[in-house]
Amino acid sequence: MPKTPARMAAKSVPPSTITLKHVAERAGVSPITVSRVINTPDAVSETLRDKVTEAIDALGYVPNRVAGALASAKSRVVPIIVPSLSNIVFLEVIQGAQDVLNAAGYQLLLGDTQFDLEREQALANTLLGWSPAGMIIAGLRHTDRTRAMLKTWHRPVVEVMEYGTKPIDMNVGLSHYKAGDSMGEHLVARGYRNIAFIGCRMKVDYRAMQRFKGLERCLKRHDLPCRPPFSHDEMSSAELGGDALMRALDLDKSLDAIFFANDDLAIGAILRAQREGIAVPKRIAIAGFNGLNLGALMQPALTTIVSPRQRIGQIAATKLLARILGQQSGAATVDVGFSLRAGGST
Amino acid sequence: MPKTPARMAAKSVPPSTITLKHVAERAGVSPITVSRVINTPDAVSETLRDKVTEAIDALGYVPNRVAGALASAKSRVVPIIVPSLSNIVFLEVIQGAQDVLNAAGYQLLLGDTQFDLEREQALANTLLGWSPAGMIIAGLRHTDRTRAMLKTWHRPVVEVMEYGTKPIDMNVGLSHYKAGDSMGEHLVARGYRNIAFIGCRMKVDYRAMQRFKGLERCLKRHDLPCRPPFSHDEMSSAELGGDALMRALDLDKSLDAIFFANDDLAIGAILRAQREGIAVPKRIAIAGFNGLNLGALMQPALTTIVSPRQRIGQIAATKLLARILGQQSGAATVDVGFSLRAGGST
DNA sequence: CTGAAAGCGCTTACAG
DNA sequence: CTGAAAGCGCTTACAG
Repeated sequence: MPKTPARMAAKSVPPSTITLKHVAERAGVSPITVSRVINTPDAVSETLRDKVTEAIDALGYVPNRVAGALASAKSRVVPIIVPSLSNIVFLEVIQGAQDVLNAAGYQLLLGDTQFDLEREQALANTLLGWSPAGMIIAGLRHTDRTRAMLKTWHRPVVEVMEYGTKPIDMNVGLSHYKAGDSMGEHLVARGYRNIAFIGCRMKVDYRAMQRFKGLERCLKRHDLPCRPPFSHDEMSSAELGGDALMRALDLDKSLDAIFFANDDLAIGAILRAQREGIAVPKRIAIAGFNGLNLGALMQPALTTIVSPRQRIGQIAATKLLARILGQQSGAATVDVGFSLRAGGST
Repeated sequence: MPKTPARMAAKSVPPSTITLKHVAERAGVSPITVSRVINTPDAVSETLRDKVTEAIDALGYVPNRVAGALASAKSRVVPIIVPSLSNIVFLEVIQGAQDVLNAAGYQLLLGDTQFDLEREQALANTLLGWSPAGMIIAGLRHTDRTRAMLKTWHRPVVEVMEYGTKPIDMNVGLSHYKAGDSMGEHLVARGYRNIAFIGCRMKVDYRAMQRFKGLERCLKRHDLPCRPPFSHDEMSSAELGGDALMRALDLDKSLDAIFFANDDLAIGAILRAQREGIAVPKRIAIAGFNGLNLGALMQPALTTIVSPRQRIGQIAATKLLARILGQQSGAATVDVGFSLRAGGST
């Protein structure tokens, strides 16, 4: 023991940080009992529990989560890794998860990969250093190392957004392929024959590509022409949607419908059509994906596919919690489905 | 020492978790040296550094952040506390902060208060248990205990969103009062005389109330009538904006302009006016606040006040980092200002 | 530039 | 139901 450890607080002044020990001393019990009152109150007699509670309040004790996490090798933290924070879609999932996890005393640790799987791997690796209780991660596509790392981790992991078989552990999402197919069916049923798909950054936004593939299957089934998707390099935005509409109409006069990869683009297209005096859906039908409320207020109302994003976050968090607490968590995979909301735009 | 500690790994099998010690053994150095290579590489000779780096890579060592945080009493985590995650405004601040902090190896810990200051206090208290390196918190209004707690904490704190004097520590934001006044001046200059303010949950969303107060001051200065604000209990949404517009026109036929507390409401109002055939701005002028890009695509384009939300997050994070690293962080308070974007809607 | 010792504030796994 | 001992995996503050 060093002669005068700098860390040793002078006995006469009140300690700068209140620890379990201080609470224990004041309550006249052992530190362990205090720990139990905090973590498993039912395991302590009412008498002691009251004494300890009094001491905690009197001293304003705040448990050191870091020490607890180190000793128990787990923390009440759950990382959520998403491709991007600028996309409303991921935010709603985060929101849903936050509601459930916060209520249960868990904190979300935020990570975004910028749609880069290598970055995702590095991030997951770092975040594991926090001994999280579980993890929520967007998508079913990861590097092999990320998959291996999370598989051998032996803590609950939920992959969210798209639905698929063989997740790392659990999965909550919907089939973007089927969603694309459904929208195709809708457009064909309404009589459109020359249908294009317009998206953004589809090399990395592979879920948008899946929606296109679904559309493609549908068009082939109906022996209709299938054009390759237009994929812009910029990020999705309403403004880009308007520009893309104009360019598409210019390049291919025969188009009678456009399925945009998301509502932002589609809403921008409708607004632009309004300004340019292009009749929707008479000259060109416009459809989106996501089911933003705003779409329903457009003139004409946007036809879109509604996905329950907040529910995805809630279900994911609920299943994660159940597993963390050792309870029944239900099926490993959940297809939350989607619904097509038909409006006047198609 | 217990006879057979359950935690002791059998010597023959590879350890389930790689620690500093394993790396040190493999590299033939002491654990401290490994720690130095990770945290202060310049303090280690190149020879040892290479050996250690090799060992880290070979073993796939991931530093246990929790242990590091406990030993050093600080972690590379920064909580960001906002009123709500459903509001785009806070998300953009989070995004800005995330970009800067992630790049520097810090993780954001997410907290939302649901606009409840008691909840904010409890949350801040809990999050302090993570020994964060600093904290970002929305708003300048907190409970006295929250303020006291953060003041005595002696780590950097940045309050964001609104600008004001006497922050807890640092502050980055804009004057919502001035913004309201500016919009008032704009409306008056364009000839409007009967101006109303419509917001949502203004008891808790006090920044919206500040914008109203700014408008009020302006109207008084011009000897114009000032109506009390309409404040709806529901959350802001485009749909509500449309409904609010109709109700306001119905209740007060003399209105010639409405300043909505945010663009969501204002955009909804413009879309509703379109559907109802109400001429904007001829019958009623409409203005918003936030500067969403979408507003510029409306017909007519929405007059609004642009606030640099992402920049607020970036500046806040940058100043926080500077202080964490013991560098110059510049002025304690930063007024990021705002600009009025006049469109055809007024 | 490098290392041996002690400790951060909790919880685990016993034992009673 | 309660507690004494040990340890979680790092870093701090010395000393050399």
